[in-house]
Amino acid sequence: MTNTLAAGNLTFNPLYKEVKIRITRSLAAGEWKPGAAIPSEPRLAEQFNVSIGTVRKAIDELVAEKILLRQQGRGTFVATHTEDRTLFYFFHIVGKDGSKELPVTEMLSFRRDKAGSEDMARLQIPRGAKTLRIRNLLKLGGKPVICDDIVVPAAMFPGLDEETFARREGTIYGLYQARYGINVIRISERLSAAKPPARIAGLLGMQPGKPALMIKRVAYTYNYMPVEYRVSWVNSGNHEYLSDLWKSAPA
Amino acid sequence: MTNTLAAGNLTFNPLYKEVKIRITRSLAAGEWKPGAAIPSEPRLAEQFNVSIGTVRKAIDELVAEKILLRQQGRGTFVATHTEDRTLFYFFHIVGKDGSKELPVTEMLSFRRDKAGSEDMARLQIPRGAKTLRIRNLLKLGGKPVICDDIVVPAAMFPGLDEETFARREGTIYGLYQARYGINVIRISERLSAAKPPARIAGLLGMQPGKPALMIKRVAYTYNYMPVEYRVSWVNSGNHEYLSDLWKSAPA
DNA sequence: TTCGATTTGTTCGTATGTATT
DNA sequence: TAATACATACGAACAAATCGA
Repeated sequence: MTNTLAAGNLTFNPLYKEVKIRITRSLAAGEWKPGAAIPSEPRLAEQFNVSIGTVRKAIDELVAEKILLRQQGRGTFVATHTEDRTLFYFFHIVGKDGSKELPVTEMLSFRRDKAGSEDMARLQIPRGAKTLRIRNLLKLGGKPVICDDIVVPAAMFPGLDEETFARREGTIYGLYQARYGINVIRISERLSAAKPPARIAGLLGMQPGKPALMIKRVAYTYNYMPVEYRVSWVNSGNHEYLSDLWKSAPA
Repeated sequence: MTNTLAAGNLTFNPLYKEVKIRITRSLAAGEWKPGAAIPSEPRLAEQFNVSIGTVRKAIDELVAEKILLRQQGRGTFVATHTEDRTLFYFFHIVGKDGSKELPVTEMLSFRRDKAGSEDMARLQIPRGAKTLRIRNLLKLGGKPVICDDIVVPAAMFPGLDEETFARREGTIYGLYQARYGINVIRISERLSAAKPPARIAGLLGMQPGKPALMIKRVAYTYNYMPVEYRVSWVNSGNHEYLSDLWKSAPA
């Protein structure tokens, strides 16, 4: 058969990879909104002029990456940043007793600033580009455990202000997604141990000199584009960071 | 069609799940050795009396879990603990400058002991069961960065002695695999920040009172069976723990 | 070097099962 | 109940990589 999709393409990808790219493009362009169903497999097969099996193979990979979500009998949906997804894929702090819960977030500050050298490098923006900086205190079981310093490029979130941020419903990535169509799909985290600044130790109710976990996170959307840089301090007295690759494996 | 495999089965899995289970059983039983090719897809299809597509779907999942490895034109192979696999899936310490290298291991001690309460819980063995304890010092760029305390149930590694361990070629999991047919396929790690014991701080060349990363790892083989419990101390002055979920995603 | 056999990779098509609305 | 959507399973044909004769 004539390879319609790859026809004008110099890199000869398999058909299903091309289909995957086109689906991803539609997602990145916001054609299909988070939470909504994408067209059915037979419809996509017709649109792309490929067989249904080829469409399924493309969707298979996007489902494995947690970008799409299949439901038999209902359809295939754009993954949303519900609390469940956050708990299982983006929030890694658990109690040393094994307890797993979502934190309650309290915003401590919200201000406009310019990118420093670290922000610049991590967010791939020019030095001095406008940024928003938000400090949050996260409580687990009613007690402060984590302090987050979030940096985002102001240009990606026009009109985002303290009110909007503080009054959001749901998670922070849910806000990015619902209000700006920016879908965080991957994070990369780097952990080390250090003594937190006195101010942060105070917020976390830690004795001076006690070590904390420092986590530097970059959050990405489609096509490896950085969205957010976040430095977290974690009081690891009663909590720890869980890295468990089972979550991403098939049953 | 008559569901041959599920016939005598009370839990009605899809055929390809049954095939997957049977392949996993053969792997766990050591019928197919690490590094060797498993039977070709047409042969497996014939053996299991299913279509080749069903066999492929079962293998697809095992490949996604890095248990099997496909190579077009050659066959499908049982994954081995090469240095590459270790570097990408089991070793998470990288330089803060982004450098990624395998450590050079130096064994400090090897002794026989009995399981404490922590070992008991993590390894799912009775209190007081015989264990082997190995302490290793790991160097990166020639300098000590990590100190590992490894505990394994002695019963799983009959005849393993200091000589064998120290003289091994390749990685530790490579030794488990090559000599005992025990294939580590998953790890779960829990991280916190703490001051290391003075002795370990000394080994890592750290000033007293400086915090380190403490990593508690459980390594598993097929069917969720724990194989090893390991407590690592990491001098996070120049290195950090990298948690990057991209590695496990399809391209 | 060439060729043929083998093995996995891709694509198509069809039929049927199961879940949802 | 009927229509729709995804899930499973089968089969066929050809492409691409590998390997040995």
